[in-house]
Amino acid sequence: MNAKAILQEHVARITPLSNEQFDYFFSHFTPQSYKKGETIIAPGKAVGHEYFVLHGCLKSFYRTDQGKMFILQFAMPTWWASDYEALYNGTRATTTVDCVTAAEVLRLSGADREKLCREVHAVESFFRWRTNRGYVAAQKRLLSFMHHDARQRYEELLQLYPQLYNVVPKQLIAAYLGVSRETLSRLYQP
Amino acid sequence: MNAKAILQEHVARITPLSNEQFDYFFSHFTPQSYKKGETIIAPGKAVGHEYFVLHGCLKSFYRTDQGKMFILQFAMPTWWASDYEALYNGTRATTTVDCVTAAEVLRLSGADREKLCREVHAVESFFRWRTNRGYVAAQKRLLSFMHHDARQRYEELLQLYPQLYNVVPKQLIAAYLGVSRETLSRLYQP
DNA sequence: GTAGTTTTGTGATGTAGGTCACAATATCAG
DNA sequence: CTGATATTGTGACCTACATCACAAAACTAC
Repeated sequence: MNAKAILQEHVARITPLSNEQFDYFFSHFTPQSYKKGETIIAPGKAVGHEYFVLHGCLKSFYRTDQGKMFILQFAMPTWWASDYEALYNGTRATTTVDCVTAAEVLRLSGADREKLCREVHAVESFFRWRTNRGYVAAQKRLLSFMHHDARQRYEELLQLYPQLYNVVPKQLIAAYLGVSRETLSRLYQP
Repeated sequence: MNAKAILQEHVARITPLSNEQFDYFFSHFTPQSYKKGETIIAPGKAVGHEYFVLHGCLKSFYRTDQGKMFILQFAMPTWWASDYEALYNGTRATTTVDCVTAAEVLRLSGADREKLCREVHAVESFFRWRTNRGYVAAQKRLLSFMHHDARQRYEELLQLYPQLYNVVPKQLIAAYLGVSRETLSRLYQP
């Protein structure tokens, strides 16, 4: 399935767009390819775009001064990623987005997203829905952090991203769970 | 300042609505008063509305089987609260929303919100913006949970809700921070 | 006011998970 | 295939925070 069809199916699941509307919508996206390990958004830099994943896997994360990494999200195909705080507020990135595996994405600029939202009501509706899902997911994860221990969060992660287990280094799983890699290593066989 | 003026100022800060548009928007809200401790949304029940706080303070929280409480949000004046997962998906509430203090709110039904979003493009734009802020805030709190200890989170909370300290029992502060009340008590004077 | 309930402080003790160190594997480039 | 690099497993020890228990305040309702 090609890029256009993947995006179209993703959008149509939420908001019906006419073919003309979708063509117009799609014309604002730019395809990009990245190699494994490439950085798409770097902390301290301006953030102009968000990214819709077609193939591969991205991660967005925060790195502390001591070099510790905390993963906010893995972005699998049909997921979106960016530093949304920076993108919306026009501030510099505080997080990094890079490639866990080689990836193909569609890039949309923040300015074009706002323009599309203004011009096409259904597009704004789509983005409202999408952000909403993200909000609810973030709250659930927050709750999980508050009342589940590392092992429970690990099991939730496998539910949420079943494909992930074989694809990404365990270090990254640990960074998503918010535990040390040593602790994660001890979780799966006592 | 009356209810209408408070809401109007809040909305105008994000999205300019004409007076006619705002009157129409406002006509879908119902004022409600609650006493301290009253429950607005209860787990297991259907959720039909969201709530805009005019005066007082609400909290939304999750309670575990063991009776532990974890606070997702304190809702101060001009904040919104509901069980958004339930409201959007039409499922039963998994969280509780109740009153930390006596409160006055404006109530909007989920159905009316969707109707307004369909009818008035600027309203949809407002709600997209609002959810976005919530999403970014939830991600920041998530990060804070991952790499800050209890004392640091406590200091962040005082930044975010300076008024809160004198208004709500410390137990609730602890439930927001995700620590036991004993630990919180030991934090502020080592 | 006084009695009852709720909220807070403080000590003693237990535990999940962090940190450091080093060995055992994978993975990758040439 | 071979050395170099990155990733994992495992032990020893440490620390932040939970839990339990009980005392001291602080609100509430008569």
